[in-house]
Amino acid sequence: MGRGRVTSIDVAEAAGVSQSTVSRALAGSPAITPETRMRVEQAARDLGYHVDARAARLRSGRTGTLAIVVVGRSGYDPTRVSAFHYALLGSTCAAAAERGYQSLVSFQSEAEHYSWNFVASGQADGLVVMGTSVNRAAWADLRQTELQGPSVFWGDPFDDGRWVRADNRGGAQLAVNRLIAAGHKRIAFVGTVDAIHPQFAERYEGYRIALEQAGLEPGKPVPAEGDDRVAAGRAAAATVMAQTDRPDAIFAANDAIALGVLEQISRMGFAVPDDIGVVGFDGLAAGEHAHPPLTTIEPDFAEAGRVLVAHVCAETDDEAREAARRVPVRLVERRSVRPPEAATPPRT
Amino acid sequence: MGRGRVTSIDVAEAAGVSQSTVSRALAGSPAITPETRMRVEQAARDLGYHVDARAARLRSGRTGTLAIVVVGRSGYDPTRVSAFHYALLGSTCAAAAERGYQSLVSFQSEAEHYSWNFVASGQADGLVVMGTSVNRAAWADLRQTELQGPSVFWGDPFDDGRWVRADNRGGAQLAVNRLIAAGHKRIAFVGTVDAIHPQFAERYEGYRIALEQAGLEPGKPVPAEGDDRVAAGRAAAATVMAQTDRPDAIFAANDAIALGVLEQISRMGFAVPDDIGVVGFDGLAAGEHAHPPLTTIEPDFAEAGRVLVAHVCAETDDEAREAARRVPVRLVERRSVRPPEAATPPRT
DNA sequence: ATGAAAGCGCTAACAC
DNA sequence: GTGTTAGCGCTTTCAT
Repeated sequence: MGRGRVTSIDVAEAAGVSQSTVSRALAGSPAITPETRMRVEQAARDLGYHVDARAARLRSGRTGTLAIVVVGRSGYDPTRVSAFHYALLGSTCAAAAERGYQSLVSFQSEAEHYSWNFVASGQADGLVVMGTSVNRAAWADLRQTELQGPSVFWGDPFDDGRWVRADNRGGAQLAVNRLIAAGHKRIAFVGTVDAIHPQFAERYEGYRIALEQAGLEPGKPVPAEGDDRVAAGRAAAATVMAQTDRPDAIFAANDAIALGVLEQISRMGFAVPDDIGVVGFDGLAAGEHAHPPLTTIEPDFAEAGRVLVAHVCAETDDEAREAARRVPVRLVERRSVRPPEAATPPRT
Repeated sequence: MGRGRVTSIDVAEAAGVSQSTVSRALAGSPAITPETRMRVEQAARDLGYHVDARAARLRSGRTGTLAIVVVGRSGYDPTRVSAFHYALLGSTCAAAAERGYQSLVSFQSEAEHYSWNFVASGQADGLVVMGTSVNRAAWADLRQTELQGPSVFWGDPFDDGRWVRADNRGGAQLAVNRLIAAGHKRIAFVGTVDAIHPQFAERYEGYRIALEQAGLEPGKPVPAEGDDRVAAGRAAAATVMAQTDRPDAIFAANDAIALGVLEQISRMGFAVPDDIGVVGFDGLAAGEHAHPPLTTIEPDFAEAGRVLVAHVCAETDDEAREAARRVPVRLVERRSVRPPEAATPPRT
């Protein structure tokens, strides 16, 4: 009591059993009688005993922890990541907790501070990395590191790794089909499509397919460059809306761009959704308060977390290889697209 | 190489020193010659050695980890917390990293899953709890738990604990003074003020003081009840704007409420900021995309993280008692308040 | 179903 | 400045 740490030996004494029985009882071993277990649990409670994770981990070799690293833009405060990544972080922590894992979280954006060796250094049993594809240096550094444990990546710009991604193509089709249903014919894609943004490339692909299936002409992607995605969206919208054959709808590669598009459009005196329909991608909550509220494609965040965690918890390599890599998305109807033509208007 | 774990003994052999020298060299002990250290580091690199955190922690008793728990509303998905708390979580992780600590993050909202014993169970050296004051059960449970280590709370509704909070009173004064400068005279406070929301009570207090100092009449707080703060803001605005002696400005207790207020006002056909000025509190990024962009009081998040971490890293109880508990705030000018009267208009 | 004993890999106290 | 030694508190064989 008054002394230092309470150990399992103290509990054993109090419960009148051996120390190893205490360990087994508290770890939930089926080999222990319910009666014994209760005595042990009672003694532990009385003494205020908690299994020492440090010792348990050393002995067992496991940590019961997943390392989650959020990759930010190089040159920026590592925690200035998008709301999307915070949401994904949250659901990954939740998914980890569901499986009984703790989450060791770190934000990294600078080369000097990269540290992926959580498994090798015995801090975690697996590694989840999520973040912006734009920080290529980070992803390149990551993949040349010997990780020594299961890992999975969201945002990895490289296609040959162990990535998990939203169903970008399907989501884009959903978005574009919704615009087509509203009667739009000249639909522009706003967002830079290049090797740095595989997600955007996938979304553009879905855009193209949906338009071609409808017998409409896909446009070239309108680049939206720059670190500030909202500003990039504004600039791109200014370009697009100044064209002589101006589109009647815009599918933005993500919500940040869409928010900028929305701003610029209304600044130029056009009305959304009447003059022009807009759909984004990512399901950002901020879109709810935009003017008008932004219709968007939202990935199933809870599922995204579960899929990520499933990958690092896979017992075998085969199991990991088989696991899902695509996270389903859904269309979130808000008010930046008018109701479908010749159909029951959707409820808000 | 081909064998199991590489241990410090292997490194010692390779470097031609004793195992404890390896430990000291890699831990940065000043007692080691630069030359020896280099040899050891080289050997460690060659062998792909990493100090095993499990063993290091068991032996030293320290974990180099801070537990950060985010408290959500009971009955909701624990990760559906406000953007405010995600931002605070991020800056706390960053502040921890600044001091060389890892962050063990968990989201908790339900009684069955409460777990605060990170220090007692040897998973962390200190505990930071942040979250909504509304989940009183969680805070009550927390404070009746014997923590065994340093802890600090953001969002704790109880005044006698080890809390850290924004400068709510000062921030409210900033907000109200800004409205007064714009020429507003009848300024309403929207937000429920009761024992469950000490932050709101503090903000109301600042509101009252600022008005009284200006010789204006503070109003009673207009309650904004309900779990959905935005909806509550809408409802409250509907009430307020229907009054015969309707206010010409609204200071909302937080940004979520302010967002609802903004929506409802424009829905009712009033113009912000011309008919009515609005200021929120929290510095939510979503406010940037509101219509019009929401002027708000933003706490210094980076500082908030640092203050929280400083509390749990305090060496002595005295040091902790002396540490700052109030985090400074600033006025973020956006466009929901018109420029000050008879003064140079602020730049956006 | 339980007990005895070994030992995980490191840090720190002590010696020189 | 470096080596020697003990042992952190548990989990896990192995034995009964």
